[in-house]
Amino acid sequence: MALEHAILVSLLEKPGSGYELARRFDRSIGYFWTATHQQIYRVLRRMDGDGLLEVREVAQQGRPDKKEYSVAAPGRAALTAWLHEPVEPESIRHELAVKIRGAAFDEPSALISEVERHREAHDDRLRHYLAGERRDFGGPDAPRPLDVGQELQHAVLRGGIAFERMTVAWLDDVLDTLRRLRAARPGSRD
Amino acid sequence: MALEHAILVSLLEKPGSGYELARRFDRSIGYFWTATHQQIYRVLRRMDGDGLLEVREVAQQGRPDKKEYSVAAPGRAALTAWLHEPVEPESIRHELAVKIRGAAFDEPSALISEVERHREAHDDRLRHYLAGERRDFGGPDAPRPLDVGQELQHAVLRGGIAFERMTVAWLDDVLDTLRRLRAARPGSRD
DNA sequence: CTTGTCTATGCAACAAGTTGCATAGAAAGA
DNA sequence: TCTTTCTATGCAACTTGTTGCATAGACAAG
Repeated sequence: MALEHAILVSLLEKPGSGYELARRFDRSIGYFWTATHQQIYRVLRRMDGDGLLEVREVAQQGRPDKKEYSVAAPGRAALTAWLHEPVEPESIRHELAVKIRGAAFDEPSALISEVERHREAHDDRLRHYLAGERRDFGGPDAPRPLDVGQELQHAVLRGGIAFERMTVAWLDDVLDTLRRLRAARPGSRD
Repeated sequence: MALEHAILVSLLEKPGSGYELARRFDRSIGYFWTATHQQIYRVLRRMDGDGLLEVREVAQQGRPDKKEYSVAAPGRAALTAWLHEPVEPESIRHELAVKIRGAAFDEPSALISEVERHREAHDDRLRHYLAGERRDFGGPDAPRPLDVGQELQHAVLRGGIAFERMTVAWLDDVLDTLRRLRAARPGSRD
């Protein structure tokens, strides 16, 4: 279960509550793994029950109390064990691609605005990642920070940037194709 | 549920049995959606119960009988409806990226062979896609086949090719980073 | 003073996906 | 002949992930 390991990594980087983790999963960790708060709370409780975590009740002023989790020794051991065993290369799951192929059985040009919307969403994410790169790492070829954690975080972020760039370019390609099809067979329903 | 729609698209492209669908999900449809045979059989039965499909028992020589599914009118309507409603832009889920970030809390160079393995797997897929492109579409800039379905299938395949190319390049980048870290802090455990 | 947003945690029900196992005839190879 | 592989379908149990709802105090805007 990779959510468990993503939580261990995130808590090793910095201890925090379920709520804080949920927000990290909307940002940096979310570059490569997503989770809702319900899922996170459930898994945190299980991991705590398994002795992988330590909890500390933290009283706050002007806010509800929170449970701050950190990684216990068995949690760190579990992460190390997982790091040393192979995982399967993952396949993509892209709903939009299903739609694009399905457009052959409908009006292909009906998909143009949908693809445009996705293109903009990926472009937004790309710009967000690039802003984060400038902020946290001083740009793509900054002088090396010489901190292992930062180096690896930057390498993962470069992956997110490459993914979004590639996706935007591909969706532009798809839009070209859809527009060409629309021009060639106007009003046709195939 | 996108598996349902992926099945509708695949059956519209060509009717087939659950077994045949499962094999297509290991190939062309599998470029962007994966499913096991158990999942496919279960969903096929539900879709049949919902009246989206038509079944035909086909006797075969030298092989077990099969149930050949094709799309009924309500199935086609369901696909059209789905094509016209928006879907959310998807996020990636990349277990290897979790590992890379986790490597900061272990020996980073222990990950090198794992990343190399993934790099080769993605490179294999890339070559497989490129071979399919040559076979089915005559290469990246073949004369336009002028068939809507083929155009769209090619556009999706180009997306798969772009994804694998990007991934291989990124993993090379990650390998550079890991090797640099190994050279800089030999035998260190962070 | 009410509505909305933010922090913070959680239950219950459901949907989707995975894993292990079972059956069964035909063909192919050792 | 025995084992393996391929075609073909399916059940049962389990894990993972999603959706809807609930609570509750603090704060800000109208």
